[in-house]
Amino acid sequence: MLLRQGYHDLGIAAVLEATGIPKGSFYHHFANKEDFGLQVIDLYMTQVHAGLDHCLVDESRTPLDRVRRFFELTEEKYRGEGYLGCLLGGLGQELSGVSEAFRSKVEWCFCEIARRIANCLEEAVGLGDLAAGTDTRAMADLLVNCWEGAALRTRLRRDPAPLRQMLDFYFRGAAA
Amino acid sequence: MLLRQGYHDLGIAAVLEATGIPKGSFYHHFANKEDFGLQVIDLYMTQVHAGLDHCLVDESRTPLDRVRRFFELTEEKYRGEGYLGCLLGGLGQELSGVSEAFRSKVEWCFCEIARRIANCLEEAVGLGDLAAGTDTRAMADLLVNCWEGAALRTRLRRDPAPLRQMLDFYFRGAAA
DNA sequence: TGATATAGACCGACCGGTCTACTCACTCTC
DNA sequence: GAGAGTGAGTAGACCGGTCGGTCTATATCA
Repeated sequence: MLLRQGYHDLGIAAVLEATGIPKGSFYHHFANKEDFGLQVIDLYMTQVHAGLDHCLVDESRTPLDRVRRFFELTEEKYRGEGYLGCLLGGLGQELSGVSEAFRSKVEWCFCEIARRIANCLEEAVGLGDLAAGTDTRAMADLLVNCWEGAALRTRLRRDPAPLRQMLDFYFRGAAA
Repeated sequence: MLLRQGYHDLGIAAVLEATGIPKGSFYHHFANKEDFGLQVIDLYMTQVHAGLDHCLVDESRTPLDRVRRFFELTEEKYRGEGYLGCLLGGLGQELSGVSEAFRSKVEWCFCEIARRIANCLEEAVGLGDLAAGTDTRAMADLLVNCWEGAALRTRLRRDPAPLRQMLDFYFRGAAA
């Protein structure tokens, strides 16, 4: 619901009705709406980290293929949600101008994802799949950022093509 | 105000107070809040098209340099706003899941921008700066999408570096 | 029995939007 | 050319509905 409607358009009452949970229970477990939103991000990030754990240590693929595989699996996840893009991108875009708590949290999430991808890219440098001296951290940030842009366009079109085109371009350019 | 706060967090009353306009005047000129938001996008797009007009026909630069120049000028505009990213990206992300009017409008805006950039890339193909047979429309969409992703990160960090890194990577990859 | 959690009625604030009264430049008419 | 009439635009009080959040009463455990 947060992904589809965004933060401000989603009322607590709608969440309660959809889940059948009474208001008292909600406010027993969450301090307020902001706390709820931040915990949803935490939950989302455990899924992301599980995906990274699954992909980035897969010795049967090259490091670059592992990274690409992660985003291809993410695209499949988007498909199951009707191509509504990325929750981090959505909440980050909507709230980063108005809530320091969300701004710093989402930025931290992107940093964490990029950090783990950069580690994998470092392996690729070690194997010679990436040029020696490559700034792997910058390359990882670039990938995450461009992915988020493609995810926004995917949300606008309800179509995964922007995601695939972005990955094709990135990995062609990275190899060169 | 729409760029900073987003659509749902921005109340009509705040706009009226900031501009000193009474409510009666507002609702005389705008049918409702949605109409207001859509007209703000129209105004934003006239600025974007003015920027494209200015850059993309500059015969003193190569076609690729013209495209790059447009985005560099856009970055400067972002700086003047405190690096809050792109209004189209912001409203598109927040509203495309909940309002078909905004979804289709923002998607149409991106298509228009990409169409004009693709025309310029076509010139680059003619000059041999881009490989013959390049899908210029796909390349233009890719550029717009990745730019939006970089703009989101810029908004999160209040820092233009993601924009520049994205442009560097794109034009290095496009030339290859 | 005390801590934890459930349950939902209730609250004040604020939201987008409507309504009526009014101003004022301009036009039509006798 | 004076005066009534007209319609665009101004002004803000007001409205029903919804929002996030609180409160008290109750159920369910260890």
